[in-house]
Amino acid sequence: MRAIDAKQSPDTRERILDAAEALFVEHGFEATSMRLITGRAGVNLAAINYHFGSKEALIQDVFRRRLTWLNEARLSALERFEKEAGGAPLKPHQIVEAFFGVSLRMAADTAHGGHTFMRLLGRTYTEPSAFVRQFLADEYAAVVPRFKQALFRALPDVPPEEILWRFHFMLGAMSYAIAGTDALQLVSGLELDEKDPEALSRRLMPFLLGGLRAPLAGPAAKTRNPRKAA
Amino acid sequence: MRAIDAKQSPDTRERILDAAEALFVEHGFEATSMRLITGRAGVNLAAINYHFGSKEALIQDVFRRRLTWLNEARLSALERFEKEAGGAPLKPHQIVEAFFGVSLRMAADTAHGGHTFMRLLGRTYTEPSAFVRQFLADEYAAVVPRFKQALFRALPDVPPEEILWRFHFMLGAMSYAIAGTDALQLVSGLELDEKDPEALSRRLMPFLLGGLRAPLAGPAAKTRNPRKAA
DNA sequence: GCTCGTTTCAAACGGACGTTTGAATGATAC
DNA sequence: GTATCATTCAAACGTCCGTTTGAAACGAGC
Repeated sequence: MRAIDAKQSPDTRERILDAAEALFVEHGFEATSMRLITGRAGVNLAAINYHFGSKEALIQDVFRRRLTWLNEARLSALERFEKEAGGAPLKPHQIVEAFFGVSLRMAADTAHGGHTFMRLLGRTYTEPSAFVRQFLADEYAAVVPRFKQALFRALPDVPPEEILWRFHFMLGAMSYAIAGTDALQLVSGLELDEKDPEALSRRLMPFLLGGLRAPLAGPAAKTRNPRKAA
Repeated sequence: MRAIDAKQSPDTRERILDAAEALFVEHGFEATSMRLITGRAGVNLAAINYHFGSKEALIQDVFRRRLTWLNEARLSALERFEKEAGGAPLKPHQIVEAFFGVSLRMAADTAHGGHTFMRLLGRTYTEPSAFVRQFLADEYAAVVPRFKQALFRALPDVPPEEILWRFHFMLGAMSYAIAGTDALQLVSGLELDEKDPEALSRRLMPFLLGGLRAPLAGPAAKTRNPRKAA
């Protein structure tokens, strides 16, 4: 009856994945109904449960389809730099390039859906749904420690905890820059130039490096007068 | 029958707003049912429609309750610096302090719900729902142009477009740092120290300033080999 | 041409959703 | 005590949700 683990019927499966990916970006997971997905994909409502098993499983497959490739690309970029360095610590800009540069290049690919997926991924970092969070944690388990270690070696004078915070901030700036394009208009009236998908990368990479290498704050916090919220 | 515009019944209204705020952060707008909200608030299901009119109106009131105050605090902080400067351009760190410092101080207020609200606000920047986006745009219309202009004056050597991008990146780093605490654990195993709510501010502000003042990229993009996504 | 496993399809399932209703309750003014 | 208002309450409304079902259509192997 069912063929949940099978690889058959490439057409229907791919059509569903494409439609779901686009609709998840547009409306979020909860607000995207299976009837909306199957309607856009031009397939029968029951096709999702037949091919994927459930809506949750579909969501996971939407991520798996591209995230595995993305993380492998990040790792191989890092390893290429490490081979070039021959045992010496990498430069910070190389590590940032390997992780964020690869991501931004995928986000610049509007032809094959990479752009849509990266918007979805950025949105999802703030998604509270438990099973999505767990899934992302598993997918990142292999790649994050490698980048952490590379950063520790590249910035021996910066406390490791500070590096982790800054990695977190960089991830946020990128995710938001990709996922929150509406907010960009809100703030500035700017719009992403579709003709030049590399523009974001050219703007963002210097910002990330500037933040990563910012001087450390002194031991005394420089906040002024803590104030209560209303 | 209805008293949608009235200010009566402070207790029920506030209980609903508090419960909704917390649950929206935890589950998102769509996944938070009115039965869940009223159950947590200890009020009758019909109370939301009676006091607010609809679920959408409740969502807007959850934001309005704190966002108006936040934006006024941002503006007054900016104006205080401008008065001190007496017509001279502000320092970048003052502008960043006025906008992001005020926000982070609200996010550090765990006692009066400011922390919960700032997490919700951060989440919402990537929320695609149309009416929420429009609402946020209206609320920010008065404050954003003021900060834009202050930044243009503070950084006369940086192209205005570049400044807008970097403001966008800073907003992303902060939103994500506040809203995506789960992702922080994912990346690093770090956890926010509840005992020291100022920690985030002390870490984030130098990062934001480092990114804002980062050297401009040369006219020639330094990307290497554009690659297609699978 | 028949068989068998895979895929598609229309229809229905129980349940949860946001909203509405009309009566009960409570408090205030006369 | 009675009238008047705002508020609370249990119950029900119609709709949409994710999922399941059983039959129809399809396609490859013999």
